[in-house]
Amino acid sequence: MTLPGEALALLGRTPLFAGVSPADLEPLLADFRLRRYATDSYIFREGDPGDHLHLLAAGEVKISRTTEAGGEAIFAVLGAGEVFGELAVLQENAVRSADAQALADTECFVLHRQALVAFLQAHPAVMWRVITVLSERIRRKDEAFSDLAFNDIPGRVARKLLELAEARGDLSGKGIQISVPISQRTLAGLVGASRENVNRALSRFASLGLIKVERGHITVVRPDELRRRGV
Amino acid sequence: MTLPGEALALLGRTPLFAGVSPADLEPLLADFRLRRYATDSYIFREGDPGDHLHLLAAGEVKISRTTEAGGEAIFAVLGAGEVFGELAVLQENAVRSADAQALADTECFVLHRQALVAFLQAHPAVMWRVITVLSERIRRKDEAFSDLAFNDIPGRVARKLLELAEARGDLSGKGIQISVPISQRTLAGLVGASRENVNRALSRFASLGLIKVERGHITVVRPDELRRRGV
DNA sequence: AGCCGCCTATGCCGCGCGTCACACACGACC
DNA sequence: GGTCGTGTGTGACGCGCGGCATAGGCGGCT
Repeated sequence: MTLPGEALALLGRTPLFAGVSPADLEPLLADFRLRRYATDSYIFREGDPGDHLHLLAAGEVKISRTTEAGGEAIFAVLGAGEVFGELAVLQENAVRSADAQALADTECFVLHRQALVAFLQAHPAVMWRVITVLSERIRRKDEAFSDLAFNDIPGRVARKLLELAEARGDLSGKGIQISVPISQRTLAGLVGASRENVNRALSRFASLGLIKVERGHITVVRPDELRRRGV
Repeated sequence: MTLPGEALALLGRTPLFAGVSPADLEPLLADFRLRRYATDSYIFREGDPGDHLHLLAAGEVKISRTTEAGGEAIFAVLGAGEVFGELAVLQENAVRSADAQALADTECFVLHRQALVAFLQAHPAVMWRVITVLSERIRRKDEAFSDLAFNDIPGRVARKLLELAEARGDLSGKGIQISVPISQRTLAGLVGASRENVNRALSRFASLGLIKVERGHITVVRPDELRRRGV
């Protein structure tokens, strides 16, 4: 499925490399290696040495961190076109600071540190893109932080649902269906709450008709009502 | 206090511009403007239009966000040499996403978007620095997020104290004194907790002899004990 | 089919934390 | 010195959330 031509097109559609001419992009392609990961397999784990950048071609990847006690904080759930593992790339001999796990059958391009550095030095415009992407990510994390500090669980769940709907929404008949199958456990990790209480929040929203919950799928029926924090 | 020569030296000591030769740095100096802010005054507020980068020359700046309800989440307390307001710089016509307030008499260099962009394009090495700084910031925010999600207030306070001691520590006789005067209210905003409970945590730590609390000043006496989460 | 594992759903209990309420210490300003 | 504002200490109360326990549903595997 990922012939060279397709890979090139995919790269071009990435926020990171958008705008780079295919001619410029092509040499980079040789340095990428395509890797496949089965559902639930780990792409890397916290503590692993790592100096590769990962570009998600297809599938879903969860970036998370687990505590001794068994709790899991999920920093992000990424879809096609997004980049991860970039932190370890920036310094030599770095160590991964979180786990990356495939939530679905996933393939991603893997680029070694050196190749990336060389490419970026040759293409300052892309470097600028990197800065933009990172900045946006910081903004979102600040958002998540204050969200976690101030809002109760229903509020956080509501926000996260809207966020997911925006990022991964399929307009399906009545409402926006979140296309990724996300378990309530995962959702709990994303909003920093227990699975049970996330469930309760979802149940309440559902009974109010704001959302519709099916097994592994959630449909946001009334986004604007949900935005007003379902009680 | 900030003659051109000193300003140049200060720039050179910044994580961002370290390693750039003074000769290369000098043209940039002309584009900076020095601004002073009195204690408690706002450098900018959420919603302000803003396309200037701020480089902190002296003083302390608090980056925070306030809710309608009066709560305040503090994203960072920055000291000399650190940079803020970079998010708004990256896109044209951007709007500030948080407040920046001087915690002490503060002066900072202010650089307009265009000048920065021009400089960065001329100096890819500095661009790389920017990426590094941003990445490190992301890592810290992930850290803060999982901290907030998992640890109770004493634990969070302990970590934050250690962090502050490391970043702003003065070795004073017995223990590391945090050189910035930080009110318990501020500390509360940083760890996402109420002032009262932060106080209780501090009191407990103090009674255990792990820290010493004076008006506006905290001294970490036994860092390693504190790291083990004071009960 | 039958078993098993994961996800979902809901009740109950205990506790941490937010909130209110009040008292004290200290510096600023008149 | 008196007053006020702000930072600090501490107690009481109520609630939201985490944890456990329980039960049903659905799919996968043999």
